[in-house]
Amino acid sequence: MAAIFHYNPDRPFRASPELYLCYWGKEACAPLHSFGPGVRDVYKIHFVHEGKGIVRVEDGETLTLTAGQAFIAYPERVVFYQADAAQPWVYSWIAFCGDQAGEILARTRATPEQPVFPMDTRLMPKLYELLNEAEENTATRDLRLRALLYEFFSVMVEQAPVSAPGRAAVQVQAKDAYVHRCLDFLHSHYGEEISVGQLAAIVGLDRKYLSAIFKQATGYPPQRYLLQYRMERACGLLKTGRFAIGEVARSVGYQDALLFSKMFKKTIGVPPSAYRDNL
DNA sequence: CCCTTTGAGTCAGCAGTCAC
DNA sequence: GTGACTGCTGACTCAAAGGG
Repeated sequence: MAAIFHYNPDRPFRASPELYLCYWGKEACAPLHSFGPGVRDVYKIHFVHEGKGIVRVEDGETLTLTAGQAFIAYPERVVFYQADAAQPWVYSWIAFCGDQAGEILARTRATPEQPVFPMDTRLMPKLYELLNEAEENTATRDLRLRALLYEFFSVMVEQAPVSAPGRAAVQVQAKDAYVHRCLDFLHSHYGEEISVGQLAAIVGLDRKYLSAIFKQATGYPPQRYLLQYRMERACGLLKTGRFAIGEVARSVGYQDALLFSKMFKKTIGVPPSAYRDNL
């Protein structure tokens, strides 16, 4: 089966505040068929119907998926996935966007670092059929597609909810509080010079201990996370096509555009100018 | 010719790991 | 949480290419 794509023609030009289905599809992949490492500009959930394959988010662990499992590619996160050589997967996908998407996903077990979650084997095939049916009636298409998407998420939250905190989770929560404070700080000060030492001083922890719990929670050491975050922001600025490389560099915390160029290429794989021009 | 960008080399000091 | 060690990051410099 070749890949079957369905695009939602009602997709808004500007970012939608509401949840919005962008496209969906299905494919029986060829052996070793792969995507990436690359980034998407929308959320994309893949559900494995049969066969198997692997998925890796940024420099994280490589995870194997089989039938009945799903994974989500988050926007602006580098993801790589590949069908198995012997038993290539058959999967279907839905891609969506909207400000609500993040809030809804936060109610599920899926996170950018742990993008794999179980899913009822009947849910996705059924959704795929219903989406195709809904597509045919142009008078109700936009409402029906949206309704189906909300319904899908209600089941997903039900089947893969955020784990309820147990006794052991209390200590984890205390650690998480430190990590969340760090993340808040990094997300609001990434345009400034930040050292791990400063970060540790802000939350009142030893630098090395902070590095350890930060990596435990996010999968990355603080320095690496900050670098990744800066480059994601830089990608966003470059996409607008309105800024010089030097302006983008200074905007994300690099006073030296030369150094920024180097780090950008190292992280994203292409120089900033090439990234901008490709868009 | 000027500006922007990239590449390569060097090195001080910072960050991560390990053992405790 | 912390001390010691080590690897690596990032600042700095110079050279060069490409486009206007």
